Amino acid sequence: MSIDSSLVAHLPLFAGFAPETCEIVLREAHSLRVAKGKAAFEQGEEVHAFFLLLHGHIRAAKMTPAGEQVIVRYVSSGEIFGVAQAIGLTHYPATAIAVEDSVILSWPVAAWARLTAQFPLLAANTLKTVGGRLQEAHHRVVEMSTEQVEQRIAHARLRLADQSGRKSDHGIAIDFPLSRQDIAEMTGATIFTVSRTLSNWEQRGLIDSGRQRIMLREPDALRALAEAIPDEDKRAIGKS
Amino acid sequence: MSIDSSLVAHLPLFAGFAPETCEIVLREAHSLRVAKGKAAFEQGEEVHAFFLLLHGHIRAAKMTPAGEQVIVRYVSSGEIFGVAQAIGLTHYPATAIAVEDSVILSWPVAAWARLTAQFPLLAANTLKTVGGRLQEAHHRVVEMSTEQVEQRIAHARLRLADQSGRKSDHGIAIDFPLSRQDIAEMTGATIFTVSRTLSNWEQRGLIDSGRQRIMLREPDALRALAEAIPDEDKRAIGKS
DNA sequence: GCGCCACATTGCTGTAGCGCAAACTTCCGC
DNA sequence: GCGGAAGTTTGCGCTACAGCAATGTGGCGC
Repeated sequence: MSIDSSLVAHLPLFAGFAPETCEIVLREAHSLRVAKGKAAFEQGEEVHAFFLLLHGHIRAAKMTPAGEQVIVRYVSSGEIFGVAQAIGLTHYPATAIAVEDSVILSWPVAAWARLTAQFPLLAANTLKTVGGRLQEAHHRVVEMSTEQVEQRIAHARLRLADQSGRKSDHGIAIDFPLSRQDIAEMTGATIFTVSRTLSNWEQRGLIDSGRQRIMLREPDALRALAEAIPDEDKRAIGKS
Repeated sequence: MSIDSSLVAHLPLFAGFAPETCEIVLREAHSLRVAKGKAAFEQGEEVHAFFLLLHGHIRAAKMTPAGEQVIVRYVSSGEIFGVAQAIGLTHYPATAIAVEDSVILSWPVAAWARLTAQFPLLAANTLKTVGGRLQEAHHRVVEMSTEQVEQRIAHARLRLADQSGRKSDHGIAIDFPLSRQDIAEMTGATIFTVSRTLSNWEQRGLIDSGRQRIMLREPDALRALAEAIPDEDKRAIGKS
């Protein structure tokens, strides 16, 4: 049940930690497997633990009152998640589902207060992580406010490439299955529009897609599409 | 130049602090006035300080490459802002403009590391605040993904009522000027749609609006509108 | 290897909300 | 009290995208 600190000491959560202190923190955790499709915790459930993803991928999604899902983010290995109580919540604000078989470390809630008192760095590092996610979220708000669906899909796919991309000679794949529906829930579009957009990209040779799979063939072209300012030409003409 | 700790000791930032320790933290700050329309800091500027808003209201907005503004949030008195460096940034991610004459406390960047080392509670409290904002931002992403413009405007206005509402016998006002343009930038709509929506509400007696001013006459009715699930009737029919 | 199910595609229709232009209103400085 | 600037309203045309239905397709269990 003991975890080798060398596996996790380099993670942001333990930045600045000596191996021995890292060890102490790890002693309080226990690891568990979460099978693909299973939840680590559910939205609304009382907070009982916080987590570190050792291996696999987790999708954090919020359910609206109307019953629609919105994917808040994908968690990659090495990241903490479910830190609800560190930010003062008593119930999880979202559901965390493993999108592939995953291995996680789990600390009981009680450990948080004790560990952060003992190791203030833990709180500081968590603050950095949460702050980074706040940036992400704000960026996404900006995207949703100002960009069209095609650009948002491009951004979403590129972000996944950066975060969980696996390069091959055919392009950049994502190492977990990702459906059209998933992209729709990430971008605030419908599955239909997503499908049409991807079909179009495929025709133009930007991607090579299939069931729950999008191979990125021309990352630069997609990036150009994502950053393009609509009516840029018109502006240029206006200026000249 | 010294600030009375009794004024700020009750704020979330100082939760759990003894008056004397609060005092120590305050000694490092200096207060300054920011006139209406002036910026406390600008997006992209190098981080030089972090802030606490003592009095007034601040608008944090991001500018897109295309030149559109998106209002990230309004900061009310008692809140910290510009904590970029606590979350590991070297440049401010947004611009902070005073929407009315404001008074702020400012700590030089160097103070952060020293103070949090000395008072770990400071980091813990900041983590709570940043975490709360992460929740807000995620909620907003959900809204933008699933709700129509009218609902988003309703939510935005209600949030401002909760945050900075001033009750009178005629309804709930906001104690700083708020234009149609501002609401558009908060909700990802155009000024035209906002104007039309407000006109409609006014006709229905929900609000009483004017130039940079929206008096909320029927908060409950607006709340109902904000929470309404579209096609709820259809669903009900389907179920019966 | 067959059949089923989940996932994906595509055509068609409808509409919320954008974009622009023109007119109107409120406020403020002089 | 006048003039102008900033903010707001409103009409009209247009389009991006949603919503729905029908059809296609890849993969897995048996």
